[in-house]
Amino acid sequence: MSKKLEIPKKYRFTKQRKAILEVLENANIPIHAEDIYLLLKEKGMNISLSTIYRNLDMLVKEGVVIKSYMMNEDKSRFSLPDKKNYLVCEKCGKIVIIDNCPFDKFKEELKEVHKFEITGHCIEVYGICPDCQNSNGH
Amino acid sequence: MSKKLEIPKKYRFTKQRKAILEVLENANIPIHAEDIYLLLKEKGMNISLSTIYRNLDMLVKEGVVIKSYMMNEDKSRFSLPDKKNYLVCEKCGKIVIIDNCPFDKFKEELKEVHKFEITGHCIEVYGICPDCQNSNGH
DNA sequence: ATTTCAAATGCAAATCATTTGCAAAAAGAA
DNA sequence: TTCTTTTTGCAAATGATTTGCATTTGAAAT
Repeated sequence: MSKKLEIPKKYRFTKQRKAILEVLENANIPIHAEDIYLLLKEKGMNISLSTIYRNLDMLVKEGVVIKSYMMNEDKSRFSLPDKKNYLVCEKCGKIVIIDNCPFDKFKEELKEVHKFEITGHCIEVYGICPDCQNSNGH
Repeated sequence: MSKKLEIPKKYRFTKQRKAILEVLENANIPIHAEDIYLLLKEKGMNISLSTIYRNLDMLVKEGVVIKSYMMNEDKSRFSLPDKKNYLVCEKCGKIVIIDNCPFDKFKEELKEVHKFEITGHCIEVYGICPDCQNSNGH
């Protein structure tokens, strides 16, 4: 039903790759390349930003990882596919993952109307989170 | 029901601003800042890229224009809100606008579940367009 | 219509995320 | 272990976007 969350067999299994995937598995929201870098550095790992970017590119190309952008942000975020749909609070920036995305009916309709063979999607929803709704006016 | 597609009253009405909005009105898909620049230059207008970026930023902040990113692209796109949901062909890059976005029921559900006050959304769907489905294997 | 002044522009230089070249290191097959 | 190829780290390059600043331009007030 869903893609394997593994390094595709045609690539070598390096400790950097493994570490990057682990970080993504533990993240509960889409994160920046640099977040991964800092986290791994903190853990004492020797890894370079370019390695992270190169691996993320590869993983995105292979469909293992999803790349997304947030409004008003100039850098990309990466996540495993189950975290690709999210709500963003416009005030505090909080991100909440939308799971059980009820997008599939919509997908059928799109297929009908546009004759596209749908392969993937990304939904980003903006709003004000409960906390920010209360703390009015700051 | 929807936002006005105008330069907000608190800003001055300059010919550059007007021209940028016109380009966006005529575009039928989300376009790059540089597309706007080239189009206006072609028309003989004297305008600079930074003016375009500055105005787009302002228009995005004011909700008049939508900024979006496409997978596998390193630059942002801009469109009027009615063109913010689209289908992208993974083979040829063709973009098809999804209008009458049936997202509203979904929105209600999100409101219920996450208590967010929803203010906007952006949907990007990937697939293979009819043409590319036929022309197999290139 | 002219004056006035803050807002907007153009240009060039600066930023900063991301990419790339290349020599050295490491995976995995033989 | 040896060999071949991929992957890495580092430093430099790239390219979209931003910014500083002197100049121009709206539009409000005269």
